[in-house]
Amino acid sequence: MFALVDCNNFYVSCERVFRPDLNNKPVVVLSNNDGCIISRSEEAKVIGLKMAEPIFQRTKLVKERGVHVFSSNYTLYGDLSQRVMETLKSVCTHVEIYSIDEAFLSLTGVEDNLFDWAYNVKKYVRRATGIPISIGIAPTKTLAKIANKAAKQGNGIFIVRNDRHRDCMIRNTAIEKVWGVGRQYSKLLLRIGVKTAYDFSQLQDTWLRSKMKMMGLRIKKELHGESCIPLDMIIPSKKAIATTRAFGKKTKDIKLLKEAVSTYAARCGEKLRKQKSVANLMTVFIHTDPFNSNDLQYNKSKSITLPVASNCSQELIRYALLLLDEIYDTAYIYKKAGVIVEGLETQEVCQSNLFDKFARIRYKKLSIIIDGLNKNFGRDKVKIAIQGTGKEWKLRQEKLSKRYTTNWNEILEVKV
DNA sequence: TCTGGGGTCCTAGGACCC
DNA sequence: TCTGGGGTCCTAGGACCC
Repeated sequence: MFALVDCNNFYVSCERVFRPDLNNKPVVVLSNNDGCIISRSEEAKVIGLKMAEPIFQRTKLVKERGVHVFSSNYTLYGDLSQRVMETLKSVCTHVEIYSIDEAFLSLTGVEDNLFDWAYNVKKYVRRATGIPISIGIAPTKTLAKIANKAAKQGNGIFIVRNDRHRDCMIRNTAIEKVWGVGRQYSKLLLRIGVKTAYDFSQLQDTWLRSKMKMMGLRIKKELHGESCIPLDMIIPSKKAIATTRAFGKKTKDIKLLKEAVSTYAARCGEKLRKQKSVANLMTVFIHTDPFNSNDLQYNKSKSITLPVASNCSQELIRYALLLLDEIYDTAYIYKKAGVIVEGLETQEVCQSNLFDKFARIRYKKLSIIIDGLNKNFGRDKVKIAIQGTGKEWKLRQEKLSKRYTTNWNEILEVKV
């Protein structure tokens, strides 16, 4: 049996750990730049705030109902996520961390008392981390996902014990709620009258193979209770790394674009070094504000294969600026830029180049020192000059909570 | 005024190899 | 007059996930 553990309204729950006064009140967390709603408390759902809704469209409701609004604080969420996962690992040896707020557990060995087990885990995670979770248990991952949704509608635990349970559950599951069936496939399936997970499980293999390929067949099997997606406990290193942001303020200024793009390139370098990878390919893109129909629209990207795979910030910045120069056009006002590195390989096996003039060894040492300083004294304490000191393009984060668990200066204060 | 960010996997088709 | 067969690798695009 698999269990899917999912943190309830995770980002909101993280904020509430340190603001218990917000329990039972409507709370939302916004995306970067304070743009859209990406996490909602139950109270916020009830008053009609929708997922992914731009907050500025709901300012009236937010004010009237006293909704508490937070900018996203990924430092805090990442740390609390780690605590939840560690807690789960302490009660189960087979844990696959699936996302920041979800984990699959393999339950071989706890078959007899599933409900008691789940009840205790739920209670324990809450006590150890402050985060409420829901647990769905079923013979396959796809069914455990659905069971988890069912759990959220009830008391937080749902177990698929037999075929009758499973049948009943998938008959009551809308097709678009099935893991692996997204918007495009839902549209197609609804068109041919497939409304529920059960309808899907009755489709012909030949049809599934032609329209949804292997994915479709796998989902069908999993819905029938035949496990096709094993638990994967190894965290694979990333195959691509991206740093992309919408700017707090739109800009035409090449100087500001250079600051932003070089900062994103440096960030990619940090991420690469952290997982001990080097990148072979780099892409830079810039684009205008797609929501403003008055602006002339422009959307351009360019890639380069690096002469030698690298994770050195200075070198990545150099190529990023080269690419930026090629795609920058003075005629437009830019809203967003990004740097993506791909073709990653481990830094140990990196192929060198006979004609490489870059002082790779020296820069490697320098990177280690810079990373160390920034870790101890705060991000970007030491950076490359071109990254600039301005704030013009930086994120808007007006409702940011403190980094209670990772920064001594922001630790929770208790007045007695 | 204001609309996120970061990933994965699969497949088809073209380039290329012997 | 007549011009094969069997592969691999890479990339772009489209689907999906949180």
